[in-house]
Amino acid sequence: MKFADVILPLALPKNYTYAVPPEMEDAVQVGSRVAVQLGKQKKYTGIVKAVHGMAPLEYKTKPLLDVLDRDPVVYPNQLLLWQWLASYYMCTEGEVLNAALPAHLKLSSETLLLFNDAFGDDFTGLDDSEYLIAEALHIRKELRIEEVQLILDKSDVYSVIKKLIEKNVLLVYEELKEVYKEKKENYVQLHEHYAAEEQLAGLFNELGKAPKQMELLLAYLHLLKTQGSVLQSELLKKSGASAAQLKGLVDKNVVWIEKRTVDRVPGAGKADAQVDFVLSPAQEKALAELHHCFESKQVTLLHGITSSGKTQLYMKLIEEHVNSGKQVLYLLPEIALTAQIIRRLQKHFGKKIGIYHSRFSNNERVEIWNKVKTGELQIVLGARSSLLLPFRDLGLIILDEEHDASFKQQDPAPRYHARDSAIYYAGLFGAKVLLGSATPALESYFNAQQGKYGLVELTERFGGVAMPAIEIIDLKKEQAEKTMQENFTPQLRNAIGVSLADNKQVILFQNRRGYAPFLMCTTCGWIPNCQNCDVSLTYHRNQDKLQCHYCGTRYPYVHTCAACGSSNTLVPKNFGTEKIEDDLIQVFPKARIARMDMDAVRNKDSHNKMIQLLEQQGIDILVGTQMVVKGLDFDNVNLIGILSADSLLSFPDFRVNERAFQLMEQVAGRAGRRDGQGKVIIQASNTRHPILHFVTTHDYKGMYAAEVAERQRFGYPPFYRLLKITMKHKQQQVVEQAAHILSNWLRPHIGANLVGPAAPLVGRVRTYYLQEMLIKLPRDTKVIAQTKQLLREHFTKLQAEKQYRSVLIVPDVDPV
DNA sequence: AGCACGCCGACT
DNA sequence: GTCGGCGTGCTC
Repeated sequence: MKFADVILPLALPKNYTYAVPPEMEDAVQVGSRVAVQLGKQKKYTGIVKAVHGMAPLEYKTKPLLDVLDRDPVVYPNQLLLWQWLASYYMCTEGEVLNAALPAHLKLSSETLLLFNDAFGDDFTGLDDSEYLIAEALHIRKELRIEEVQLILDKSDVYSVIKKLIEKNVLLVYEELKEVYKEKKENYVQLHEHYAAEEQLAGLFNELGKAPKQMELLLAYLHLLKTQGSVLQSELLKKSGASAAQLKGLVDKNVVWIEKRTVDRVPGAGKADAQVDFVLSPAQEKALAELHHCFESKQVTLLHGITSSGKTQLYMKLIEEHVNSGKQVLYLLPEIALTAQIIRRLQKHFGKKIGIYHSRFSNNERVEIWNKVKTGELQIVLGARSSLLLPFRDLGLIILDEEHDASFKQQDPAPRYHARDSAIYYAGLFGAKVLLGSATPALESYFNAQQGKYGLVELTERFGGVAMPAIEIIDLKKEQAEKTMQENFTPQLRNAIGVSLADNKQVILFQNRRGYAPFLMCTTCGWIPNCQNCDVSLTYHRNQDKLQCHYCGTRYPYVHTCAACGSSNTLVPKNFGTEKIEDDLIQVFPKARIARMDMDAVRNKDSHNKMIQLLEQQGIDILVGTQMVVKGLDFDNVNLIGILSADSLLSFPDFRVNERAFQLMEQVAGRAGRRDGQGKVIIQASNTRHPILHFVTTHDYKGMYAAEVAERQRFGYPPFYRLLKITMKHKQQQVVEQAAHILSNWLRPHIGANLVGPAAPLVGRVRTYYLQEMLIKLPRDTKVIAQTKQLLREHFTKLQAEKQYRSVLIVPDVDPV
């Protein structure tokens, strides 16, 4: 008898073992998708992690219900990656599976309630709830649990269902169905009979009495000649005929409709790629250095200032690896995956390249998954999650903008960092990893300095464009002299005026969306807060609503102070992008102004449209949040304004300085990329902040040296690894106690490297009170693994105590 | 994550 | 007295 260890898509601490029925022994393989039953009725899709002959002793096994595919859906390397992710990032393999497998490959059963026709229609003897359901079922014949919950307006419906089963009113049925659907298109085909000239001529005669059908036929022949095949929808559109008229032709046996399966995602198969641009001497030199580094190092950091042409180097490397038959993964932060970069790569690699990010449909994801698995897609351009695709023969992973914090997944688990995970994953293939950035993460640059990574620097902008000139404006001084107009200093106003007069474009940056981050009562100082979270509400003037940026709840605007009762004393404080947009309209009434933030570009399409509009110079001034920083090249932008550097430099986080530098340097990089020198104006209250000095001189290394010294002094990364534990509970007292107890258990083992517990800055989110503690881990793999084991044990121990069982414990390894 | 079971308050 | 709320525990 064989047994299969199965990973289920749930947060279960371990894998479950199922018996393999003899008839499935041949089909079941490591990596196979299998259908199994869990508990009394639920069915899930799991992945086989191992097949063996050891019968479990402590429990009775259930059999596999089905092996779902002929070939495994994941490769052994995949399973190794999952295991590593689960262990390193302290989550379960099930959670990793959940994140990795496209939804449409992850079928789980849905409970369907069916009406028992044998019961008849005598509903006396049923109570109100039972009657409601019985009646609905009598009409609809089947209901889902969700619909029952809706009808009864409560979530606990199982008791009602149970009684209805007992009374023989309904039957339950667990449905497990494949959700992935192939895309079919209808093609119109002429019957072979009419292939010969004379038959066709005869047909024309016959159709003389049916002019619409004749038109259709002519349109068909035209499309056939010009395109080779005729799509039904296209034919109807072109001929202006109706489906009924086409059916007439089908009925006369003139044409027939062929349903063809089509690819949503085209793939090219293996063929050589050709990249046909010429590198500058500096780029050539860098490319040679990259090759040299890769001879001895698995990972190389490419530190190239903005506009130095890193993408062209990437393309050369991609070309090399593709031509040697390997696959390449090109990772970018989600919002940098714009049409601009996609077009640029597709121009050179065409259909060899697959795109993968969160906005793809579930069906498309399945197709990309399969094409990566077969190797038909040799290049994948994607966001973080494309690391979890089933590569067959990976040769290179490129991580562009490697410093970007969005490479780290926040919620839900697995809370993995794409950079560090990529390095592990590439190692399994013997593949290379190239990290690219104009402003590398301190950790990465440190690793390069230490010789752990190779380092290649590009210090020259492509085409000899000068770096933008940076000017720091003293906000305090201007405010004192009352020269400000709204949030603009005269220097910024003048510069915008000059750019506009020159027909140049301007980008203004403010890292806060909405109109005002909070409102305040001028009489008593009261600030409206969210009911579910301990944060002030942001005022959004476009909707005239107050919004919580933590849980998303919206509230109507308040006119009366809840503390002192005064009317109309609430005024907006501080400023966000909406306010800047408003002010710009006042100050530059003739300019075309647009705003780009999460509110303005809710969907992918509006984001792309705005970028296009900017490219086509349909926008003079763009106001935006971080979103404007990433992956955009606009030749005509020659002025960047940072409205308040202080808000970037005053976060209570040990990475503030690094972040602020990266952000400002990246924003600055958007200026003047082709002709002439661009200009950056930074408004700041504290003009003497050292980071502003480094930004002004574009001095990454200076910033690095200063920061690294600080990090060493205070025991932060890259000298120590961090592990953050967040605990959550609806009752403040309960979390506080639980956190206290846990920390007391841990302190004897961890000592001074355990910081906290304490409530975070925002102490309550979505009605849950929070407590955090931070563990500093020395850079010693063994100690790190031991500490994680220690934590796991103590988490279990804490959850064994009744009163703390409902406390949620969220470990976050290498938090950002 | 479901879903069953079991233990207490508010209704017929 | 029962219904039905939710806390608790288990699923190979």
